[in-house]
Amino acid sequence: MTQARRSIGAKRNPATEAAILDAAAEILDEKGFDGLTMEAVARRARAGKATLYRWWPTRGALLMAAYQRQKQIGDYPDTGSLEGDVSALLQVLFDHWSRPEGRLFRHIIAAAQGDDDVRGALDAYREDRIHALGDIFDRARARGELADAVPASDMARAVMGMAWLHLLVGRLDADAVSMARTLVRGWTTEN
Amino acid sequence: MTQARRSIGAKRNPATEAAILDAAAEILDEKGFDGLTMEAVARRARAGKATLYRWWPTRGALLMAAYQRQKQIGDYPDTGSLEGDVSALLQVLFDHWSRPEGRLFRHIIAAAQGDDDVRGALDAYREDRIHALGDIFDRARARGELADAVPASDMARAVMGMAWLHLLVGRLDADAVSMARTLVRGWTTEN
Amino acid sequence: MTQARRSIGAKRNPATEAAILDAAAEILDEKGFDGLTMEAVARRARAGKATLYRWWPTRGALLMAAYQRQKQIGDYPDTGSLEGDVSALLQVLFDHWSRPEGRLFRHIIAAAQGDDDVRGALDAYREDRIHALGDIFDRARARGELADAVPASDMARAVMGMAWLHLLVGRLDADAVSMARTLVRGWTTEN
Amino acid sequence: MTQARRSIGAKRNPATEAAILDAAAEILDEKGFDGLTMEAVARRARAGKATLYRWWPTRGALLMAAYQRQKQIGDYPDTGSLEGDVSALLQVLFDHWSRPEGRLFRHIIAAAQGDDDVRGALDAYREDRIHALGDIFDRARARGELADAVPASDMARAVMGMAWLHLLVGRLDADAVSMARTLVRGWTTEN
DNA sequence: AATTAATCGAGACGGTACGTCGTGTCTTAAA
DNA sequence: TTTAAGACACGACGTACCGTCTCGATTAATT
Repeated sequence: MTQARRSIGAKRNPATEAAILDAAAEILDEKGFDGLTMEAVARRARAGKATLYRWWPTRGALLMAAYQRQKQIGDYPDTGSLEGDVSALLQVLFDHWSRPEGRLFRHIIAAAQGDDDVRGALDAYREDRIHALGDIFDRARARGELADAVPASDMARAVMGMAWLHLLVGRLDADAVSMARTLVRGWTTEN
Repeated sequence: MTQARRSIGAKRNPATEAAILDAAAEILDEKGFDGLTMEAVARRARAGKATLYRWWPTRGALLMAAYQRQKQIGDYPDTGSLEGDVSALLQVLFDHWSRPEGRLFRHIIAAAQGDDDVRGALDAYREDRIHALGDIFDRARARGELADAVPASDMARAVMGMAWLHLLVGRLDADAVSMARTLVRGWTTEN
Repeated sequence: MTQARRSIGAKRNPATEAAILDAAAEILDEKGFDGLTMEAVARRARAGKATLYRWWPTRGALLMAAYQRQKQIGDYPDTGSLEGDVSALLQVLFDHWSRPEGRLFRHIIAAAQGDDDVRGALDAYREDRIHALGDIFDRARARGELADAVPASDMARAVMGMAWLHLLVGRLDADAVSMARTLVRGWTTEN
Repeated sequence: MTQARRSIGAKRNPATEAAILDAAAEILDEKGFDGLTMEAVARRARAGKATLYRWWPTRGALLMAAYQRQKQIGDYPDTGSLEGDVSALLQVLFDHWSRPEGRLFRHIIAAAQGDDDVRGALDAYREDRIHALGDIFDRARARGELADAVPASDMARAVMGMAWLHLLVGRLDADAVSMARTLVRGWTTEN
């Protein structure tokens, strides 16, 4: 890593991009978000600061790029019931956020509070996740499990709020099964 | 404000403390959390930097002190039903977080992700709020409204997660009534 | 100016050279010597940086090229006496150095102190000027005005030193007539 | 040199000033004026850049400070005749400018062409030197050597111009005796 | 009353990071 | 082969804060 790398001229150099994102990921892993300075990333990647700023104008943009590059949340499994699906979803998230790649997601939420770039990226990402959640509710509705009167957007936000809260307060070891039951109780036709 | 203020000797000077916290609050209001530097606070309060560091060793500590000093969330009203109480609570929070004094709470959550001092202070604060939430559920139980099987801590976290999510994604204008109904549906004996 | 200009193939493009030297002259006029960066010249001339470096490897070389292109000091007039000639010469120089084209000559002297390319070019240019001065002394000698014992090179350097000093200290408004009289007094047979 | 140095608080630290000027002098000696970057001086002196900028806002100011600290031109000797005095003065200057401490004076003249701080400092310094020159002419007048009609300021500038020219074109090995004779010829009552 | 000790405003200091700019080299794709 | 364009590593720029320190003053509590 970080071997001699020459410019390839008038085109963006993919090797440089890779070296920078690698360096960013390493630093995030070692020192956390506060250690992720443009200076440090440039130093470790043997890249010029101008190159960083050319492609990632803010620290937040770099953070998002590093996150997007390595994240892969497993798909949410179909367990056959809404309660089971929500429970599994929460557990998948908690597991992901406990791993090194996922650990920095809470820093993304934090950075979004002060950086519009990150906020935008996070909004887009959240929209995507809400769609994935929508699938779960669609499946429940197809099964005839779901009470008609409950707005899907409210349900989605209840689940997501529960998940984020536990991430942000550092309680990823909480009981997802119990949480799921409490949330879902009122949403199904039979309870 | 910030007139000449000398030491009052071997005791902590309350006028200095007030001037510093005032300055911090003003800066937070004007420039936001990113503008809250020790340097700027000292400058505006006409205080020595050493004085700041003596009493508030980190930016987070200062942030919390400034927040605690001015926050007062109105008590959560008793509306006579759980759904009404939860709805009112969410609305009170959304209103508070929309005002200048409350607006910086999301920055506290963000700062807590990287600053253990803030995290500790936020944990304590959250514990306090959970107690206030407990009152709502106690009232519901006293009314005979509440289904026995639902753990109070899960309910509290569902409500709080919903609230925080909307704060952090900037959706404080969302419909608290609808949210409350969706959450509470499964927790009452009749629905 | 600076319209689209593509390569004309395997030959040096004179339009490019002109555009570059024009751009350099404009920048010198607007921002002075410190503003004359290779970057800025390339930008304004819509030329590639490599093209600049190919033909003018240093900033000094570019400076000299721009200067040589536009300078034209009026010839030194023949007034009929050595004192008059020297006086006229000084005045011609002071006038030239006061105009935009001449104003940057002092920057050339400055640049020569740290750039061997400029030093060489300046040496050559100075040699040329000394020859022009020689003409004045030749005319004086032909008139029988000149005392034999005075070395022409010393006289030339006295005059040139006087001129440069006033350029470098920003006193181009000084009295050339008085200066000339003081210098020439000892060089003529009658005084 | 450049050992650990602590702040001495609210007062300027003389050890820091010394370390910085030492570093500047060393760098000037090793790399010349172009190597004298604020960055490099701070690095070598183990000083913060802010400290440099606090006391010497420009590179030119630092250059002047380093020069003033080490310069000492021997006084101009009294040889008993104007020609001898001028000749000796030129030789003293040429010798001084040939030594390491003096070698950078030409860079000061160069820097003055683009930096108003240096220009101001150089003007003051020149004023001082012109006074020293005035002494030579006063002595000559006291001896009755001097022709009345010649303005002292013109003579001073003729001598100084001659000296500067030789400095700037790198001819410090030229014959000061011959120069002096050519200059002085017309200024004395007998020639 | 004299001394001690804590506190204060001020700001110098060595550092680190910021975001920008210019350097000189290089590659591409067009002419 | 030359050109415009511009990516690239590098390093200096000048600024802002960091957290620590010293200074000199001020005053309360202790002797």
